[in-house]
Amino acid sequence: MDAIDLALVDLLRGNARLSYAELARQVGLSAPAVHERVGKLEAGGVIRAYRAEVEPETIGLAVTALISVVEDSGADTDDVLEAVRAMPEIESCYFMAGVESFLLKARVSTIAELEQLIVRLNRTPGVASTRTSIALSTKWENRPQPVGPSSS
Amino acid sequence: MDAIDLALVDLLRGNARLSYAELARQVGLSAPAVHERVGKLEAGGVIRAYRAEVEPETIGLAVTALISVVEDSGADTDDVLEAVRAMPEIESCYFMAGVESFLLKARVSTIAELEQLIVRLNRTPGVASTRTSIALSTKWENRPQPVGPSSS
DNA sequence: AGGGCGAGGTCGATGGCGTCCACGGACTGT
DNA sequence: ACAGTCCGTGGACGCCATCGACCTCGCCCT
Repeated sequence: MDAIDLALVDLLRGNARLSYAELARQVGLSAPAVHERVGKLEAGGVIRAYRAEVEPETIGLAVTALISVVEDSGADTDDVLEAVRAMPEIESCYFMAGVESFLLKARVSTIAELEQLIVRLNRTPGVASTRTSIALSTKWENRPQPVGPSSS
Repeated sequence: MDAIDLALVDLLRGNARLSYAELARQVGLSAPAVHERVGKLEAGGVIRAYRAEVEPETIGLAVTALISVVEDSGADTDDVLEAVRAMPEIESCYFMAGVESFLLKARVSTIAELEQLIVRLNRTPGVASTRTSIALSTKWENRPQPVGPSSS
């Protein structure tokens, strides 16, 4: 994990579809060298996936909500996690410090679907209560912060 | 935006580095046809970007925090947004319903940096108060939910 | 009803890219 | 000093991206 690896990661966080040849030009190596480095970054768990970032409204996911979950005392956290993981609407799940064990980010089509989701969550064994906040708009999301030695 | 476009979006949300040839095979069109469709999806703002998803710890971003921001009464929301946008540590920014106008997701290297970030936020004109919760772990993030007509 | 038109597809060609392989130089430990 | 290892380069070859020409279908206008 040297400076070149960091540069590659930065480039790919900015545009995951850059060709190996282009990456090679940017970091000053040959294409096969870059290919091998990126392969190792993937295998080593540094690069987890490549994803297209989509405007959610355009695919019918107009409602974004953030839901805090308080667990029952004595609930099995893993079981709750498992149940939450089975709900595809939950795009992100953070295990938090504080009374509210989880914070979930959910995306659904309509408020009615959000209501159903909340009901399902509250029915989940181990869940004591939930608190939902609706996002009126997403200003930005997953903006990659540069990580290299300033720029290069 | 028909069923094939949705399928392409789904495929690219799952793996942004699929070749046009592979996409073409999956949706049953020719490569040039897919190329044109994806180009239109990008131009039309459906596909916003392609990003490599990186394990944050491996690039030195070990601390994840969620910060709620309450605005001053009479603050200019756009100015506050502008100031927040200038802080690269803020990866996501949602404009929320409720007293806390914004919810920010921040990633920093150390707790000390988080402290500095919070101080900077509280000093920002228009910001009345902030409330920070630290994520102990990220269970998952930005999991794409399938959007097609069930599966296909 | 018939003809023109536009959107969106296939096919074929070509240049660049991905990817495999053999080779070479620097650094390490003995 | 020497051998082994790591990491790179360069060349080769097949696949892919991408352009242009053409085709087909549905729609609209007359």
